[in-house]
Amino acid sequence: MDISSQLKALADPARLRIVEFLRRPDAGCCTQPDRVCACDLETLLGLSQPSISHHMKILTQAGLVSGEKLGRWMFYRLEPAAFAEVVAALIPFSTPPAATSPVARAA
Amino acid sequence: MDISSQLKALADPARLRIVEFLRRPDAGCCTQPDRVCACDLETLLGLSQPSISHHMKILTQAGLVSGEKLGRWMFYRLEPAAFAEVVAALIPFSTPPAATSPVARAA
DNA sequence: GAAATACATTGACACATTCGAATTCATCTA
DNA sequence: TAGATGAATTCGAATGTGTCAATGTATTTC
Repeated sequence: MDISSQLKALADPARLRIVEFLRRPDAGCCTQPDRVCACDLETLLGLSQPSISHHMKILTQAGLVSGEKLGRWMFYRLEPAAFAEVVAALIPFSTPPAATSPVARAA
Repeated sequence: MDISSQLKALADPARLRIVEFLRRPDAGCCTQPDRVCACDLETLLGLSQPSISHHMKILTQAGLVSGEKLGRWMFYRLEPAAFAEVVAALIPFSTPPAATSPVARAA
């Protein structure tokens, strides 16, 4: 999964709200502590059902979320490993540029 | 600076290449170890000068990059603190969901 | 001051993205 | 099997984004 797709998936405000809800699900008609029902996302975001489905597809294709169909319901949960990938890719940018010691410069 | 703008700024492949170059500048006509000249980005990406300028504006507005004008030249450098913000925002998603101990559930 | 240089801005275009209405698909229940 | 329900897909409209050509602006140099 390339970083660009993952960042793009997270760059949309609606999808950001979705993953935040997935991390800490509030009340919901059929949401459980470890997984979230698609129907609850609909009321949460005030978006149409097709829009939710679309966003969930993008998040799933990016590997950031996984879906599991239980009967008629679709349950989603976060994939922490994928987020860890993104974090790992960005961490090198979050520290000052190696201080460039004289020894390092000579190398 | 909101996370969404920062993620959006990083979601574009061209801008991702730019920040990668800014972190580890290869050779360049006037690039220095701690700062990168805009002209070098042009040849690096094979994009037009206006496109480079456009991308640098987006990265700068997101706070991820800062620019400094020296004479006719524009030098850019990374802003590690801004990347640290993004990393900090994503880290909570990168760890399993709190294991939900009985004590935590009761709270 | 005039020409040259490096970057920013504007305008135009193609392409991608977001969104909802309508429809289709899959599953459960009576 | 028929009807109901939840989600996925399709499609079109509106909007956003990336790109370049042309132009503008600031700075240096002659």
